[in-house]
Amino acid sequence: MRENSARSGAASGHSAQALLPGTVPADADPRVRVLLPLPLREAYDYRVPAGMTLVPGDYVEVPLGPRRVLGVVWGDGAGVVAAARLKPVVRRFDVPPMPEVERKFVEWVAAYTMTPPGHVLRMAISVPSALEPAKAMLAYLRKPDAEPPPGFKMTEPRRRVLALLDDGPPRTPAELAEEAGCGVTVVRGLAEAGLLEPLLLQPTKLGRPDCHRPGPTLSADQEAAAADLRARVESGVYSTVLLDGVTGSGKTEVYYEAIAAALKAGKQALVLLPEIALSAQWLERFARRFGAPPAEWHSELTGAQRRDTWRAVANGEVPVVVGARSALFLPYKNLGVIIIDEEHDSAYKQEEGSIYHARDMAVARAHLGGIPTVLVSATPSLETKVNADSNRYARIELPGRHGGAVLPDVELVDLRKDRPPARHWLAPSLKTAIEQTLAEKEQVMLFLNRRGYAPLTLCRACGHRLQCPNCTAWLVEHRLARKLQCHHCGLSQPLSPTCPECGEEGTLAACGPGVERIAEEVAELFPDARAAIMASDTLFGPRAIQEMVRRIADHELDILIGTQVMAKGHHFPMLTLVGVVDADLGLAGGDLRAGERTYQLLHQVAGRAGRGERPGRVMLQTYMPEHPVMQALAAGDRDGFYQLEAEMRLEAGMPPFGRLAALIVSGEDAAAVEKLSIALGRAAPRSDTVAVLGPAPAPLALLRGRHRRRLLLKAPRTVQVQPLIARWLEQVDIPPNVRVQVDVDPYSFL
DNA sequence: AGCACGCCGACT
DNA sequence: GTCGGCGTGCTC
Repeated sequence: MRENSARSGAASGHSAQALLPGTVPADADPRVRVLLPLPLREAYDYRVPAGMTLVPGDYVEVPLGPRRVLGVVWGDGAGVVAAARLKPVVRRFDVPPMPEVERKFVEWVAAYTMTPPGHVLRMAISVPSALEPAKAMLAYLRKPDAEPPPGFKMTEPRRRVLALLDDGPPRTPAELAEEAGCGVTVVRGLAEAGLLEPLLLQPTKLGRPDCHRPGPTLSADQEAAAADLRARVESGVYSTVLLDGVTGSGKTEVYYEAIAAALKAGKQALVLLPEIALSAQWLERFARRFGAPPAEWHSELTGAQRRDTWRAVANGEVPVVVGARSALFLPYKNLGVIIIDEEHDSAYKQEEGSIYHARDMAVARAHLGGIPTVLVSATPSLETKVNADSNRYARIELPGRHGGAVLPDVELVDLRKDRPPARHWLAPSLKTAIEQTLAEKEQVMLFLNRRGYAPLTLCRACGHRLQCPNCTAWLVEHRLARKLQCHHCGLSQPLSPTCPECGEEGTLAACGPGVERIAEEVAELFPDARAAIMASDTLFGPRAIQEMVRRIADHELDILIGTQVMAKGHHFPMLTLVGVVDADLGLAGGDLRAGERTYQLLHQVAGRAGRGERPGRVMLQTYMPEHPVMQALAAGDRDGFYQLEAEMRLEAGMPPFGRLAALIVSGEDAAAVEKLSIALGRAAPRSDTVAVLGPAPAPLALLRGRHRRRLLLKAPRTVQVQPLIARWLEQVDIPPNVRVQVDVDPYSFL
């Protein structure tokens, strides 16, 4: 290896590695350890063919059984496999090697989350095509006002392809075919008919944010905060800072200064957002500040965008990446700061595959890279709050609302006294408030975190409840789409007027409200108001969201009815009333973080009201107005709520004062799952300080056709749970039809 | 994760 | 008799 031979030159022909037992002289048997993006226990050794030079981090292609796979050179060969069995490295890719920090990060994440390193590596080489040399590609654009030639049949697939091109960037034939769900021949046919404009697509033109553009004028508090962050970025040492301030206090402008400082130092900046696909406003704002948009990284990018972005990040050509949690695994050449906006958001928890929390991994990544990280929130997670209180993290507080806007006034609507009429969900006092707001020509937002028309449908004749066959969940009626849907596995079936159980017709009754039902009630109560629903399943893609945001901002709508997608960072100056239809919703089920999450969500929703010059008003409909979450929201007593929550967790030994880890046992064979769960329960580590609860059926005991049971390990904060769990799992025999997932620091208890 | 190898049911 | 189902186990 290049690194090695440089060292061995000084050490009389032998590298230090070669003298260790179990290894062989590098020159006699040049072998490297290659980590493959597969769930294997360890990296495999390969022979380095004559004439090839490899350094750790190099991306290579190697044979594996009958196929060829990508891998990353992880270090010197371990030498346990006989030389005769070694296969040679096929080729080395001509891209910058994976930086050492990133390799260490992959190992750290693997060890922490207890997933095989190769599995984590897969997230880091998510775009294999990025390793091949860049080439210009043929792409198509819609040729303006081109008429189909005579005899050209405008078939449905052809129409779909044209519609795609009317609404979007030029794309390659393969991308168009994929998106339109047809073959590439359809695209070629359109091109031959002269309906498409061919062009050679250069690698995606990525903007170059300019850190020397003057920023906005900051308040004294903002300037002090920005100066602190700038100093951290310039110092180039690890630190974690909580940037704490209410909605509208100007946190974003402050962390932009940290980004500017990183760029000035010639380093890259990473901003994590909980739902990047929904963040059009954020991107616009960034472009206004820096003159160009950042590079985006999320699941909705096209193949070409991913490839070009990955490559540009690796080459250090991209100064700023804004992305979802997977952006942590990009091959930054020289990362200078990580910012995690809305750090408390549960979207940062990856619940499938390698189960990890992006905020915690970001802090680890910053630590390994010796860089600062900034956690941004108006309602920090209790973890972060406690870390800041105990000075493990630094804290910067931004007081007040920037620009003088007043915090909204939060009122509780006691549904036990202020009852909505039968089959209605808006209390009389909320109805009156909506009337007043509309009379003032201002806007109303009604929040209900429940998609569809009704969460449960039952038969009045036989009492049958419509349930998903694959999950422990009710089927949700979506009246607009005329479908019954399972929100867990995606099952969707047409709405039928007859009960599937007793066959009676017209007996199915909707129970409880979803946003569609609230929209119906709004249409009945305020027939003249212009209303719209905003939910993840009514808005397809970032463009639809952008359009909806524009309609609200331009006051084309009076009443907005929406789910969580509406709670995120948009501000509308004319929106002065927020009604929360069911403030208690998140408290049901009673998991560890139910109170905290409800507080954070409702606080964020409340922040949508009155961000302009007008004061806002927030009404929370609740059956438990005495609940601490409701009391804290009504009194605006954030610190009081945190303190109470912290005391409860401390007393129970729960996070952040204790540690949790969950084992999720799942499989299609219920009996096998049950048997292994019991075996795990028997083998569980127990001591004075470590307890294991369960096995218990998971709240979603059946999910996508798999039966699930959970065990929960609870330990003091000082205990490292991973070795404990490793020894635990070694004691049982896991049959191939049952899967055991480890969730270290579980967030959701489903 | 793939992919081959292997061992039992319904078809040309 | 063979095609093919997917259980089991290995890949440097």
